Amino acid sequence: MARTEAAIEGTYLRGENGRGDKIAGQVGARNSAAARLRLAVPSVAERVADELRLQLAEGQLPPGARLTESTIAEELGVSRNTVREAFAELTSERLVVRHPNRGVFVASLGAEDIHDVYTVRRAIEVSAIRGGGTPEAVAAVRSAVEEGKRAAAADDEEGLGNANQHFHGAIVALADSPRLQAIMSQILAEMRLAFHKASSDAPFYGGYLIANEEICVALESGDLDRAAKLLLAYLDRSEEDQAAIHGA
Amino acid sequence: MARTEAAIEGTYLRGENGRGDKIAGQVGARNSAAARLRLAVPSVAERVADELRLQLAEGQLPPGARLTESTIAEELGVSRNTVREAFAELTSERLVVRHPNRGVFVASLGAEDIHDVYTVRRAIEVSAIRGGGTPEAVAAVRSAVEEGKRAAAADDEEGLGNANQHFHGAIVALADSPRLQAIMSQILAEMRLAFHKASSDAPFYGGYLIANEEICVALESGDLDRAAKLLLAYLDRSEEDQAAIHGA
DNA sequence: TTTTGCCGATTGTTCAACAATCCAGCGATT
DNA sequence: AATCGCTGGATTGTTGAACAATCGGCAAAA
Repeated sequence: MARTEAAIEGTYLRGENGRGDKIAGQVGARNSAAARLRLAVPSVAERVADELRLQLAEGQLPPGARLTESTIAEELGVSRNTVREAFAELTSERLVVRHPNRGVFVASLGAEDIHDVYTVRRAIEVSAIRGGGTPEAVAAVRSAVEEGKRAAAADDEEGLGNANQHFHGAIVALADSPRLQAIMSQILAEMRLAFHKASSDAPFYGGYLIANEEICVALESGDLDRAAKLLLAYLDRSEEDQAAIHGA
Repeated sequence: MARTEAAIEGTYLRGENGRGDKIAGQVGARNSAAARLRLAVPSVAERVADELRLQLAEGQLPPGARLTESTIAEELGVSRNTVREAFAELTSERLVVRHPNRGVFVASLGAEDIHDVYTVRRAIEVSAIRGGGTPEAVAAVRSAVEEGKRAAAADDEEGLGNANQHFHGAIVALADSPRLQAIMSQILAEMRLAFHKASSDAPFYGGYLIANEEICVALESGDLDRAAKLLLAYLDRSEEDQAAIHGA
């Protein structure tokens, strides 16, 4: 928790200098191009949520950890009410759970949750791949597969993990559905929450690479039924793997 | 908007008597049994969100309408901050959209949104029915079908609509997945938002009844593939119907 | 040992203030 | 007459401070 303040200090939020009034102007002055581009400056509450999300994804704030409003408000240099709004957002994303009158805690997924998450993934991903998608969307899937191959060749473990996420993101993107994509990214966030330690298993993603290639080929050849079946099998296997390392 | 205050006054929130401090105690004293039963009293923010959700579903607050923080805070006798928290919740449910610095507005679905909603439904419902489900869950589907038949016989239009919703809820319940169920109920809330006027079309649900029966039979007989195909066809047709009355 | 009752800490909620932002209207300019 | 720029009023975004309600733990009592 010590890193917190420094981390945002440099990017967005103020540290400890009274009221944080003019930061939008400062950022705009220092980086006017970016300021002009995204003309919608995220609200402070959103930025707090972003920061917390980041710490959650990185495994700072382990599951079960308690998040005290006043502490976080102080560390991030914002008001307690604002932290509260950020908590509301994170709660709706299931990254954090609220125990009434006791506080919010980092969500921790049990075995049923893992199964449930995969149930959602099966529903979404299989449905998306069954739809086929535009040639460009299919190309994006192929691109993610190649990215994975390169990472494997370079022995880049983290890159492999990212490529795998891109792959599944591209699968969902086949459906061209904002809502499905939103759901998927939430689900992935939940998984990161529970598995960020597991991602350090070296030969872990290795087997997936072949499966991804197979799925991609089936998709490209228009054999959607086969692609769907392969993807389903992949997800089942992945669930087993995750359940194994999680239960242990 | 005039009904607002009275509506909650009688149930949950206070009216206009200074600080709303002791209401929890009052309610508890006046109805101690209930207080002991549901030991988790929903927070004020949640109650505000509930009330707004209700008005949204009932078609009070038409799509596009603006929700001013101060106005609602006054009407419901709560603080602006609390209203704000309720807004955050509704925003995460897509029932309401936030235009930064301009306020929140009742969401209004365009043609793409309708299509998107159905894309999600196809993914979830088809996946759920493909899984089969326990005998009890199947029985629940059957029960919803029968409910629909009774409503049709009694010429109960609203009952027919409810039965239809129960039917699809039961379909999703087949998957026994809290997350899928949550997603589905949000999607249904979105649809209510856009279609509450359309539900007064009399012969509207009529055709669906037969489809539901067919799907249910296929499900009961274990022919999941056929059930899934029928359900998919149903959803496609339903989307067309909705798009028609929406576009017109 | 179990229960009771109290204490400190934290949450839930309110209120009041103020800067930032947007919108509508209005006048000035072309 | 149409456009531009300005200004004022209204609303949002955020803060800080206050206080009751509630929870968990701990010590005293049974």
